[in-house]
Amino acid sequence: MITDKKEHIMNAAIELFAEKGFEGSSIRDLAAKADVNVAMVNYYFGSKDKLFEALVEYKASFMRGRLDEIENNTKLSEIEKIDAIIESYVERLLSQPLFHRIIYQELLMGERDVMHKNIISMFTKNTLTLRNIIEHGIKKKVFKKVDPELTMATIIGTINQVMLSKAMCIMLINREESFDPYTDAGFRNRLIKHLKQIIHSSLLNQ
Amino acid sequence: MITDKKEHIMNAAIELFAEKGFEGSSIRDLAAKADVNVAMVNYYFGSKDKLFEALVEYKASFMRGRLDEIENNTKLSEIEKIDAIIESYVERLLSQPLFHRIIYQELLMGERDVMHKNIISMFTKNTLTLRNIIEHGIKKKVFKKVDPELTMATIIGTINQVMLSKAMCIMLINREESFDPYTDAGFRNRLIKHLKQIIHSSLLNQ
DNA sequence: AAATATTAATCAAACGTTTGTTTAATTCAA
DNA sequence: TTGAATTAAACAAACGTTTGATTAATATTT
Repeated sequence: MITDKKEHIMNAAIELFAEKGFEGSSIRDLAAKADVNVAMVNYYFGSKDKLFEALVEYKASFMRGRLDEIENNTKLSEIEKIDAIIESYVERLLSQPLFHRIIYQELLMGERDVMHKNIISMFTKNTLTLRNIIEHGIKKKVFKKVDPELTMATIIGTINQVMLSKAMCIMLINREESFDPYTDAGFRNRLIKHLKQIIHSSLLNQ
Repeated sequence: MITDKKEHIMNAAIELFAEKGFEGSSIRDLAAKADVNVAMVNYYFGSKDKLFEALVEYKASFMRGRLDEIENNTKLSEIEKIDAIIESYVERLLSQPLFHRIIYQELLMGERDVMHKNIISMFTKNTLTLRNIIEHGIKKKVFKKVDPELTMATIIGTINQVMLSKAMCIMLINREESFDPYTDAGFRNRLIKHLKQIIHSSLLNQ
C-alpha cells in the first residue's frame, strides 16, 4: 500500500535523482525538496537504497506495457503490429522522461546488481515480443530478412538517443533552447514518422 | 604535458568511474586502484573535478574523429561516405567502451554544466558533417527525402543501445554471459552490416 | 461522551563514517 | 643542495542513519 506521503517523497526523489543521479543526491536535499524531515525517508522506506527500489517498483508499471496485446491482435498485419509497437514505445518513453533518465543512469553503472538485473528483465519481455513478430513476418515472407535483434536496438536506441539529454536533442534538431521536445506533440509525431519510415523501408519488399 | 604518473591515474579513474560513476567513486578508492597515495590526485590534478575534466580532455580525441576527411573525399559517392562514417563510428565507439560509459553517464546528469556543454559540442561537429552529406544526397536526388537529424539519431542511437550495458546487449542478442560483444569482431561486423542495411534501404531508391 | 491508553507520525539533535582536501614532514632525484 | 615527489596524519564538511522526545491520530475503556 502506497500512502500519500510515500508517493510524495518518491515523486520528489524522481526529480532529484533524474537531475543529480542517485549517488549525487543526498537525503537532506531530498527532504528539503519534499519538505519533510530527514528522518522521514528512513522512517517510510528503511534506507536510501530501499527508497530507490520502491521508486523503480512504483514507476516500472509503465515500462511493462502490454505489447503482447498487440502481438495477439489477429486483426493486425505484421507491419501494423510493428507500427503499433513504435507508437506505444514513443508515447510511453517520452511521457516519462525523468524516470527514463533514472533507469538509464542505473543501466550505465555496474553497481547495484539486483536492480540492474530487474531493469534488464523489464525489457526482456518486450524484446522477445518484437522479435517474435519480426521473425514471424520473415517466415511469412512479408518481411525481408533483417537482423531481428538489432532492429529492436535501432527502434529503442533511436528513441533513447533523443532522450539522452534535452540539450543534445535540441542541438541535433537545431531548435531554440526553450523548445521542449518531450512535450511537443509535433516532435513526437516526427519521431514516430521517422521510425516507421526507417523500419518500413528496412522490412518491406516494395 | 601528460606525465606517466598522470596517465596512470587517469586510466585507473576511467575504469573506476565507468563502473561506479563519478559521484560513486571516492578518491581513496581511486588511489587504492592506482596504487598511489590519496594526496597524489590533488597534487597532480588540483581536485577531483579537475581530474575528471583532464580525463575527458585526454580521451576526447577518440571522439573527435576526422569525419570531414570522409566528407571531403571526392572519390566517394554519398552512400559510400555514409558507409565510411558508420564504420568509423562503430570502430571508434566499440573500442572505448569505458570512456563511452563515462560520457553517457555525464550526459544523463544535469549536474556539471560546463562538461555537459563540452560533450555536446564534441558531437555537434560530427552531427553537422553527417547532416551535410545526407542533405547533399537528397538535393542530388541520390537519396530519398528522409529526416536527416533523426537518421543521425538512429545511427548513433543503435550503437549506443548495444553499448548501454553489456548484460543488456547479451540479453538482446541471446548469447551466453561470458560473451563479450565489444571485443568480438563478429559482433562488430554484424552491427556494421545491420546499420548499413537499415540506412541503405532508408536512403536509396532501389 | 469523556477519559484514557495505544499507536503512528514528526522533529531536532546527534551518531559514527566517509568524503574531498590540505598540511607538514620526509624521501627522492638531479 | 635544491626542488619535486611522496607520505601519514589531520581537517572540516557532508554523508546515511538512529535516537529519544513530542505531537497527532486512533482505539479502548469507563
